[in-house]
Order: sequence, then structure tokens, then C-alpha cells
Amino acid sequence: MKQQMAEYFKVFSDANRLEIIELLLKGETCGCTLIDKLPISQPTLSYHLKTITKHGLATAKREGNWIKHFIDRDKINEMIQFLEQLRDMEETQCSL
Amino acid sequence: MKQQMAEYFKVFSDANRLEIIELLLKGETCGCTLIDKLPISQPTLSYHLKTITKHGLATAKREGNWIKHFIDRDKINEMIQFLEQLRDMEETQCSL
DNA sequence: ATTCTATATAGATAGTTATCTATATTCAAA
DNA sequence: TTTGAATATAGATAACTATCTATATAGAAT
Repeated sequence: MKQQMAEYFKVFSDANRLEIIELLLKGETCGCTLIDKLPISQPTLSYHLKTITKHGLATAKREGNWIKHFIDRDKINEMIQFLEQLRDMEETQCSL
Repeated sequence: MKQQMAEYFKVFSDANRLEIIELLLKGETCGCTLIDKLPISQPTLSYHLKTITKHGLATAKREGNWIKHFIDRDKINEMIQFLEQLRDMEETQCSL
């Protein structure tokens, strides 16, 4: 579970990937429109989209020529909850 | 700012580092006690602590022989807020 | 069937990362 | 001032990452 969270955070640890995630959340689901808004090549975009979906943070659905990608907002919620849990952690142990 | 967040997430993207962060939040501030609870060597722990503080997620304070580390909970809050903003992002754009 | 568009894969590469062992440094205490 | 404990640094390395160019594949439309 901590391992799982570490993997989610890793997906979020690249600025281009963050940009992609934000664009997807805004409804920009198609790779062909994403590519014009990013400073990377098409294969690199493909690689990032695969990375995001591989870890379960998005789902891909073919629709004719296009492949639409949808970020799983529940996974973002899991990350938020994990961080809240961390933030609210009590200082129970008192080693000097 | 997106770059900044990406860096924070990268710090959280390693399971051992997450464990360290959790232990620090619980009040286990001294490296010498941390080391017994982790499956890594002392230099590796030192490396991770440096990584965490280097990115501003913790502060280090020497106290005699020991160096105490304190996680900055505000930075965790920043991450939470960023994720909430992402999660609540509206689908304003409608590309096909 | 051929062509076009969107996406994926192959292959290469430079840079980064997590880890180790061995050694150095720093400070306190004896 | 020597010893001991905590921490840092040096140097090495295997694995991983983000990126590219070139090419392949898949499906739609002509």
C-alpha cells in the first residue's frame, strides 16, 4: 500500500506528465490534440500516457481512430487521503 | 509551480523515503533510531534524508551528536491542495 | 485495395537514481 | 587528547527514465 502510493507519486513526479494529467482532467482526452500543447514528441506522449494508464491512474478507450484517456479521480482521492493521514500523524514516539 | 509539485512528488515516490517521512512525522527524529527500522544502510539513509531536506520538505537541526529532522507539514498541505485542485478540475474543454 | 490519420513499438542514448562499501568528519565524553 | 558514536562523503555500479528518430500497426475513409 505504501508501495502503491509511492508508484502513484512517481507517476506525478514529472512536469510533462502533470501537464498531461491536467489536460486530460480538463477534457482534452485525445492524444492528437494533447500533442500540440506539449513540448514533447508523439512517441514520448505515447510513453507518458502508457505510464499513466499502466499504473491505473487513467483508463484508455478506443473510439474509432482515436484513443480517449480518462483520469481516475478516485485514485487522486486515495492520494489525498494518504497525504492527509500523513499530515495528521501524531507524534506518538519520543526518541531523543 | 507545476515543476515544484513534480519535485515534491518525486521525493514521495520511493517506498523507503515514504517510510522515513512517516517515521519522522511520528517523532522519530534521529537517524540513529531510524536506521534500525529500515532495510537500508546508514549512507543510504543519509542520502534519503538529504534528498528530503534538499527539496524543503524537512528541516535539519543539529543537537549535540544527533541531527534532528522535522517534516514540514505545510508542504504536505500544499501537495494536498494541488491534488484537490486537480481532482476538482472542470471539463471545460470539449475536444472530440 | 490504397491512402491517411492516430497511435505504438523498436532501438538508441544521456542522464538520473538507489544502493552499496570504505572512509572521512564532527562533536561529546572519558 | 584519544576514543566512540552519529553522520556525511567518495567512488562505484546496476537499474531505471525521459527523450529522440525511424518505423510499424491499426482503423477509417476514399
